Amino acid sequence: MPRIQLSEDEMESMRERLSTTALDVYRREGLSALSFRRIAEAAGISHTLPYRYFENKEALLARMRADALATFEAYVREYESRADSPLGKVQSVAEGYLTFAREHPEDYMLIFATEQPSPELYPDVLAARRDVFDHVVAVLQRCIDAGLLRGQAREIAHHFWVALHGLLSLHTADQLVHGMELDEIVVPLIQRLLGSAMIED
Amino acid sequence: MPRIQLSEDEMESMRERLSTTALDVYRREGLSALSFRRIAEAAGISHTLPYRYFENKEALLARMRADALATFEAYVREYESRADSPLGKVQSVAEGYLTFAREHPEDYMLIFATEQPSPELYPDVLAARRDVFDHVVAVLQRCIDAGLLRGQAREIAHHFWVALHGLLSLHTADQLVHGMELDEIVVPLIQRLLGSAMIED
DNA sequence: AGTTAATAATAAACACTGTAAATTTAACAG
DNA sequence: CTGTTAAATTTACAGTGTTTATTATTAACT
Repeated sequence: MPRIQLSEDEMESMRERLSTTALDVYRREGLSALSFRRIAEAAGISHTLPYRYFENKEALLARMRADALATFEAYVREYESRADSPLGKVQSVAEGYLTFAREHPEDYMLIFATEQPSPELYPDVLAARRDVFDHVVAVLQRCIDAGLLRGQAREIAHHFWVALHGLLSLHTADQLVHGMELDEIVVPLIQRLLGSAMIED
Repeated sequence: MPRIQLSEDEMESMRERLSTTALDVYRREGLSALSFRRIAEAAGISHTLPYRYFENKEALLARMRADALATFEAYVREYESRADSPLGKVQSVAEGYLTFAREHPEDYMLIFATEQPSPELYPDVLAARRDVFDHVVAVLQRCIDAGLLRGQAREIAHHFWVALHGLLSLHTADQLVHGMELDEIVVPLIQRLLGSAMIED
């Protein structure tokens, strides 16, 4: 006789809806406006209903990060497929990373902002990041196998990773020294990193 | 007949006291505990008294950042003076940066965390950061003048800056992929960056 | 149909936060 | 001692995350 329980699909679609409206609020009104109550208001529901779909605010943020990561992964995959040569793929993946940060700064911030909410509590986010990283390692390994690069793929990947992360996080937060533009730095930076591992012929 | 007004020194010493107890609370209880009221409690004063010394919470945070930057500058200066050769100074400054982040992770986070509170509102913090940066440029320029490095000092400095920032911010936030240790990455990274600009003899 | 029970959704309430205003306390000059 | 002025505290308010009532809705059973 009971009222029927929400299906997992219905639960999921509401979570999806809350996550996207939350990203919308973030984009439109900034991080300080990203409160549970404001999100609920923007979604047209009472301010406590989100608790039926997320355990707490952190869980919603984790979901937003997961969604952002899916976009990120799509960019990396798409840009990698645009190049044919192993070395071209490396450059293209870096470009994809760059473009993602440019076109989705809020998503980028959600994924990479160095904040507090203990990352070890959200293993899926870390795992997804590791997947992308491992993918980059594989691309580099192919370059090494083809005799185009020297060194260890994983080490090179780490250096690319931290350098691009440093550049893009500073740029996205508008904290580059002397108001440098992204393009003035990123091209020679990739050149330097790649060049230092390149085998001249 | 009036009660005497607080001198600028007394104002300043109270600001100093609030800033250091705030850092203390941050260190001991984490960023989430860093509320105006908690700081006031830890300092043994009423929860609204801080408003007499700081316009608002952001102003206190700005002061904390300024204090942290002073420590940072001291590290850079100290480590630079430890080496004699131009190239040694470059390596030593990088080491100072690293050590500062290691020994004062909270200070490091205050300075470099990519957060929202509009950085353009705190020009002194940005200016201090630029000062350190310009200093690094000068050290690199001396290497170039001595025929030890090639390229543009400012470009090399930017690459060092973003790479070390990326590495240290990820490490400090415990977000390095595959749980890598700092030392496994930083030495070859500096080697790569320096090597790519080095003039072989 | 109407009743009933399970469950979705809302409303009320609590402990926090930052901040502004009223109020009290303390220190000096007359 | 007293009056004035500034320091400090108390009170108050709007906003937050979250928990606990409460209401509203839906579907099966009679």
